[in-house]
Amino acid sequence: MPELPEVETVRAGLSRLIIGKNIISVDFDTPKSFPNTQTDIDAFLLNTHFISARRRGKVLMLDLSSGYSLMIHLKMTGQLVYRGEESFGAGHPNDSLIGELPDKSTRVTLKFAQGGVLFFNDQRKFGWARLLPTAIISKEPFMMKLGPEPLEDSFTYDRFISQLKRRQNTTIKAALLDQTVLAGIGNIYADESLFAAKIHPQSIVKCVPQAKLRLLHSAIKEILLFSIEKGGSTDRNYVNAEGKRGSYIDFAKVFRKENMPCPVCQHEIIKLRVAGRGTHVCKYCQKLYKEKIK
DNA sequence: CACTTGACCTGTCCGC
DNA sequence: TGCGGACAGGTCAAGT
Repeated sequence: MPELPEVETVRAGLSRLIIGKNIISVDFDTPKSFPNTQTDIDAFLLNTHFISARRRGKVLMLDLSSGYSLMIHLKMTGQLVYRGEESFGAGHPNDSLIGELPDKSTRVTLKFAQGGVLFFNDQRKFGWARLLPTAIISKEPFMMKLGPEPLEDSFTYDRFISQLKRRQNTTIKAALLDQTVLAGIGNIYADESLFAAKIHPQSIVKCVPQAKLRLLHSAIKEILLFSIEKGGSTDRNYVNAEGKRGSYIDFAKVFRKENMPCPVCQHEIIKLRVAGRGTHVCKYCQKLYKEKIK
């Protein structure tokens, strides 16, 4: 599940690997993964090159010299993997999680004049890549609704509180997963942040004490930064632009740790369903706030 | 409007 | 061993 740290890791990798490369061909299997017309592809993608790789929340924006951009959402199982001289292919000692490409999950293939190939793989076909004018990306309905970037300085504690104002009666986990509250948090970092702040995921937003929300605000920043340092989390499918895993999951305290001892108090970590997601919690460390205090 | 649930997909795992 | 069903969880549409 690519969340902010995973998408940021892919962005950084692509920034090193594909900028300046000329696109000579594009192949795709289903319009669901790449809905543009051949006319647009011919006019704005072929014989252009990438000039920058940006990210907003979980969305990647690969800007082209044509004034258009490839906007990409990896959703749950999407991968963007570059193969070429600069990266290690299958069989290299620094082995990739995935094998020869293309494979049956390959949805889009971009070939470069310089010899490399960029693969967009997506087992479950939830993700998409879309060509659109760079200038209107920020006006896309999806982008307009996104909340603040948690790692920007402008994401202060006060901003966090004001974003939560709209979601007072829901669970704190549902609020963190809401991309209009905050952009980029998914299931892994929601569980890990709530554990760090000692808040039970089923706590109702308006009942959580300010001191705990302060802890949560700083935990989100720290955990996302730490995960980026580790190249993100490879839980199932995620790989970076070179096809390699991220190692944050080795440092996770509760995510996928059900039936194991809490690293703080040794009580068993349990798995619940909150906001429709598998949710990992230590009931002894994480306090449940369901009554409004004071 | 706030909030919850189901649909979209496919691969994997678990129990019979 | 094969097979049905539950599960994985980002986002949107449709429901209350």
